[in-house]
Amino acid sequence: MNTDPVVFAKALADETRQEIMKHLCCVWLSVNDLVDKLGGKVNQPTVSHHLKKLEEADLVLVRQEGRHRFYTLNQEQLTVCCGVLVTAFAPDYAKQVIRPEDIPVREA
Amino acid sequence: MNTDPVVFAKALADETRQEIMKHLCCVWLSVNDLVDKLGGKVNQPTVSHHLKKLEEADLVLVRQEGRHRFYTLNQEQLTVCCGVLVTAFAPDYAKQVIRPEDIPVREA
DNA sequence: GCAATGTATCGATAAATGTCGATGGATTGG
DNA sequence: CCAATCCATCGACATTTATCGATACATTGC
Repeated sequence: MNTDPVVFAKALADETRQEIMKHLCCVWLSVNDLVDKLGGKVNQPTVSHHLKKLEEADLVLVRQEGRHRFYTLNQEQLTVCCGVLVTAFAPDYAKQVIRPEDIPVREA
Repeated sequence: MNTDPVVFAKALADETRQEIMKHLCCVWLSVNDLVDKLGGKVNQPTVSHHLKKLEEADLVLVRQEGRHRFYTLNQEQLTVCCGVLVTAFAPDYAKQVIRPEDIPVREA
């Protein structure tokens, strides 16, 4: 589980890749499903390229099934990496973000 | 205040820029101070270039003072952007992270 | 087996980006 | 004023990266 902020940020630093992430949020999709969802914006080798980048950053989970290869977004990894970012670069806010049990009950 | 996840991620997607952010965390530094802190890794025009990128992403606060220009990291912006990321890409975890609008304003 | 399908990889290309030296504008100290 | 200082910008260059078509490698259905 790589949580290096540079690796994390580089994985997110592309519009097409973020679109792919959006489509992979909460569902498993095959590569061709993704190509279809992107509606001709890019084609299959490009999608595979982006999926590889996301996989290297542990931002997707992969499941092979026959000749299909299904991907889904790794929400936990993304959350952890954001926590690392805030801890590293926003120490004044970190306590309030990464400690759910410390969130005070809000008055009405 | 730009919180576009692509702009945010691109601003973070460079090792030198993250080093600069580290040095600007909780302290105001002039450009030449930063160049010194980076110990010859890069020189002044490059630092200015990175600061511009960070400024465009609202990740630094700027204060002009005579011929000096001081920068510091905008921790709140970084925290908000991380919140946007988690909300967009980790909805299953977002509830457990404090919402950006609930972040208390810091006392001076 | 064999054709078809799904996907990764390769090589090429173009676009984006990081870096530098040189320069110019603005401000200050003497 | 004038030289020095601080810093942004410019032009050039190198590196990285996104994209594509072609292809290769599995797997499956027939």
